[in-house]
Amino acid sequence: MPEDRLRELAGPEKREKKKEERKWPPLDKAEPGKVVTRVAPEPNGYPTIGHAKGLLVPFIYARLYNGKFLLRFEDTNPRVERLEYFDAIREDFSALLEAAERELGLSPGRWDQEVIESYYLPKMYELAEQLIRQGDAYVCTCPAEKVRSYRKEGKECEHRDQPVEKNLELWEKMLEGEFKEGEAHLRLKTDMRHPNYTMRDPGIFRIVDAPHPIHGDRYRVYPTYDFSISVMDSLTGVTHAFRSKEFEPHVEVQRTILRKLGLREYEMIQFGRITMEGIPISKRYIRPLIKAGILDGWSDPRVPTLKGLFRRGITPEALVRFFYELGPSKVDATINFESLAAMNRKVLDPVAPRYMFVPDPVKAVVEGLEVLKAEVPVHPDREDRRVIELTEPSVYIALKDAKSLREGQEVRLRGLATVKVRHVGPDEVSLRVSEEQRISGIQIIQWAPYGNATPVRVMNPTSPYSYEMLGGYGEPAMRELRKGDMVQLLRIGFARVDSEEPLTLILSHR
RNA sequence: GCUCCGGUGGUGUAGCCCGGCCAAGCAUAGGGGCCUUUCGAGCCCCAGACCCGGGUUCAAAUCCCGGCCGGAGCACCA
Repeated sequence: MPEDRLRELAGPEKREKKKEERKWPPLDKAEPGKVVTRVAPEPNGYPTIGHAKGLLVPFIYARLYNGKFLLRFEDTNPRVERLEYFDAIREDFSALLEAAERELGLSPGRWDQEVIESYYLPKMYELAEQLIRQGDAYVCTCPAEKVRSYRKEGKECEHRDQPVEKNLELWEKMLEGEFKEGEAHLRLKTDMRHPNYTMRDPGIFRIVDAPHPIHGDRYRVYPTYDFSISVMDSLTGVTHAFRSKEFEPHVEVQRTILRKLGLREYEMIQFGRITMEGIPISKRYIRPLIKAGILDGWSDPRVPTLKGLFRRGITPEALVRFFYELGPSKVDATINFESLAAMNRKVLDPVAPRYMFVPDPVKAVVEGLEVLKAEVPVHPDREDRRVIELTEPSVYIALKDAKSLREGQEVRLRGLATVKVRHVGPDEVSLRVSEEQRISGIQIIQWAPYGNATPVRVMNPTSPYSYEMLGGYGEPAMRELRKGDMVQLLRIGFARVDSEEPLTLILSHR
């Protein structure tokens, strides 16, 4: 981390800052070395591109300020949480943070500490009891609809003025399992006529009758979001808590909880949400598509989960650059895939080896070939070359190219020869090596050696609901490709190897 | 209905808090050119925008008022 940037960010004269830095404005009340931020995902599904912002914004600030960054699992609704999601989050977040270290020099590229909220449950029960004893919380046994309508009308229910002893007794019963789910909850006593709805005696603990992925049925009373987030942030030393802006109305509730408990307060900062152009991003939309078998699980390359994007060949580096340039802005951002693809191209272009892949292959016989061998550069910026052996003087070319050829036209078979078109038949093309080999400005097309080519399939995701599968041949060296390799298929686009047997690539973008 | 955010080139956005350095930045898509025995890539260039109406001011994308349009939130989920 360059020292001068840190100084600029921390400095008070923000107007002197350069445009580049403006996207990451200094944090209020932030002292270098003392900032603690966190990301707090609920392990209720696979992280999506939306989570990337929630991860990167606090991470970038933590590193810019030489502070600490925490990963906290908000596992307080066991009904929807699963162990596999904890792991998916760890995996995908790691990939992103490691990339942030490589791309932006924000080091170390990992979280400094992991916190699992459910381990704090006993502590949270203590705090709940404290609130009850102070007369700031009461157990309400009204049915949900009644609570809703009273809240709307600004009416107080009969439980609100129960004596402390009664509340303590009911609270014990909640903990001991004498109430069923939905029969009782603990509410904060604030003001039932408060203009901010979320402030009208919000529920802070409720019963969830489902096994917890870590603790099984050890607990059945869980805190709600407002209680857990404020208490946890305070307890774990967070100085600047980021969340997406739909939580703005909750700031007041959370501050109230902290004040009543006498816990340390901290900065709460909201940022805009991420959506993706034309692609359903929310789990609500994706889940049915998976169930219906339209999508191949949460890592389907058409799904904007991090796993899906990675599988499609969108690199963590590109995502990091993208979000770094997007900044911590409060406005909702719509990502268009083209921009992300452009970012990815910048990452891949300098490193991805080039290969020739021929979709819809057509045989082309080449007359006059003297050497049954071609040499092609692995990458235009590199010296190393790859030799392609031909078993006979014939190659495959793409049907689309074959159709565009006219008799007498000259084209270049990349790395092999410049040829003149003699005849284009329905299933065979006849070519002849030209007299003049160096002709500038002619079309260069890719090919694969007939009889020695590698069968390759390329999946091209076209929408969240569909894809096209291109079948064809690649040059022999493609046999050596391994799952996860990124390549550029000449004149087609960048692609990632998805499986080796059969060799299948997923097209990332052109 | 209530509350809170927004409306900037074709698209996605920066700038707005703290008015002048903004005849508005970036990216993407578009047009043109260059390179070429890699490429549908890259490089260079071009064109293109402050929702509307009032007000304040020497000066408004930026502040104020009104309108129109769009989004989000209003759980015993997070």
